[in-house]
Amino acid sequence: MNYWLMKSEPDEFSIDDLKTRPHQIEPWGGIRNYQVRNMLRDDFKKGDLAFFYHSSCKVPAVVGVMEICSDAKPDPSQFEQKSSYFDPKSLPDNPRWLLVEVKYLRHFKNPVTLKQLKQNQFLLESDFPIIRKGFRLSVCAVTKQQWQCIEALEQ
DNA sequence: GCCAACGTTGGC
DNA sequence: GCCAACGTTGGC
Repeated sequence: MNYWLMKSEPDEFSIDDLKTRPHQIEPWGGIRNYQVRNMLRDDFKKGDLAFFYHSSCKVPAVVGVMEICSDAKPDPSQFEQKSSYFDPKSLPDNPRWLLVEVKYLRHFKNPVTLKQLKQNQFLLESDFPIIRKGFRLSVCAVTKQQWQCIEALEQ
């Protein structure tokens, strides 16, 4: 069982949007980075847990928890010419980009802000990815200890 | 809106 | 395979 953090811009898709989807499930599409694609393909497992992180907004923060509820599968938007995620070099019999479905579990009682994360000694010492200078991937792995640390900050 | 830090592209 | 130019991300 693995733990993850997944970023989304709340103006595009927020945790409230996820909560109000039918069955509270949504395909997490639009990933166009090979490192992240490989994580989805090789390391994501049904039943994993992920933090929902709001990025590029007034208060960047971990805002809740979701569950990975599908295996990695082709992201249909790569084949849709009208989509901004269209990739003309990706062929249907050899899809380049993947997605997983995520299911809403809960909101944090209090969002854990990026500022809080940066001030936490354990997260600094354990090299938590999103507080590392220059880290730009929209998905990162979270260790069990880091997961528990962040859940404790929620209180 | 700025800009640092990448990642990607394509000519050579 | 190198690298300049360009695009993107995301905090500030």
